[in-house]
Amino acid sequence: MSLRAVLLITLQREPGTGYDILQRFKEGLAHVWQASHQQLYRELERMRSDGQLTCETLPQTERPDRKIYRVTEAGLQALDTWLAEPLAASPVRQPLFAKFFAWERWPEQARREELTAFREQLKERLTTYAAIEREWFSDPQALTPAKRAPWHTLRLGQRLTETWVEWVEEVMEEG
Amino acid sequence: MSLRAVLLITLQREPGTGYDILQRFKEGLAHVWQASHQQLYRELERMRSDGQLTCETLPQTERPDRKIYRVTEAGLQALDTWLAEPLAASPVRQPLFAKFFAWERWPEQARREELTAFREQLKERLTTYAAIEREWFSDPQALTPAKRAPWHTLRLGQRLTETWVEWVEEVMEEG
DNA sequence: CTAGCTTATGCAACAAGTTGCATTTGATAT
DNA sequence: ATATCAAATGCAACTTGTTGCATAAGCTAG
Repeated sequence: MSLRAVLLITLQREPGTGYDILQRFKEGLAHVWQASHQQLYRELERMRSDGQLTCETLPQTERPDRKIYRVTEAGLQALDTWLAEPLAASPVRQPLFAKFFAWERWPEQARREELTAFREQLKERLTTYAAIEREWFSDPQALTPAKRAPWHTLRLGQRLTETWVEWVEEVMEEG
Repeated sequence: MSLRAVLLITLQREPGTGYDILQRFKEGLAHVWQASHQQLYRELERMRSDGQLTCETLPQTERPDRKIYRVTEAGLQALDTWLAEPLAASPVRQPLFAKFFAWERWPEQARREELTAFREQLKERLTTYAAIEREWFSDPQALTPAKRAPWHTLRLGQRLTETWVEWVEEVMEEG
């Protein structure tokens, strides 16, 4: 249901096509949720057939038609229901943990390479976060209530990533 | 593939039945990986038909038969291959982030309840971690190489959870 | 001029994970 | 006496996410 919820929120703010949403995902939503275009198109169609969205087709002569989705009353209600009910704890499933679990069969060189690459990914993520922070939250004093929540999630993302980096570096130092 | 890898590692250490593995999951493996019994039984059978495991049926008169799985050479090789190839970055998909993203439609009371419950879950997890630490890693000086890796994962789990707790408490203070 | 990117949508097959139900026997609790 | 739990396995249907492919037009770079 979480993907649906994310779609309901984005479309409730501003109606749009699957492609539009993909762009929003790429721009900044990506640190909140990630999904492929196939997932989006399929889910949007299902939501329409469930009555949570309406769809208006804008014919374009030179390009494929644009299908603009809008949230219905039923959609809003579904969103509010989801917001009201508590989330289930998400299961632990971290592939890197699995490799650590197999430590004694994990060749040292492969381990070094894996950790180095992983560290690079984390650093890149921190760079992305920093860019988002500069663009959207340059002045923390002047945060509107609407911006406070995304700011919180950004800060959490940053701190978790920093924790990961520290840990990876410690493990690498130890060999 | 990660579930397979986890199963290959556990069974390579000691052959056993699906039920056995479930127990190991409950005992301590759970902070590395979680899976339901249906997943296990199905995956074990597939791995057997793929030649990664052999299966010996121990008839029991008073209980359902026990099917003991053992890792084959092909299984070990699959494990080593998996260990050697780099992991793909895992996608961001945190349902709580989605709720934050919908901040303006998230009623304050529901938010408070959610965060309080979430905080409780985190604290419980810390308690579990502490228990594991006492039982398995009471003397960090005397860590054998074999125990060093699970100790690392445990420490990471602790630190990430602590980061989460700090963040949740900050958000709650703010209202 | 051709190769590849962007816009915009989609199908089909598969892999992974969840939910609900079913079986059989012994032990334990009320 | 009846109910429920634990041991041990499994099927079927479903949801969610991934991978690979297809279409069709315009635009840009070498």
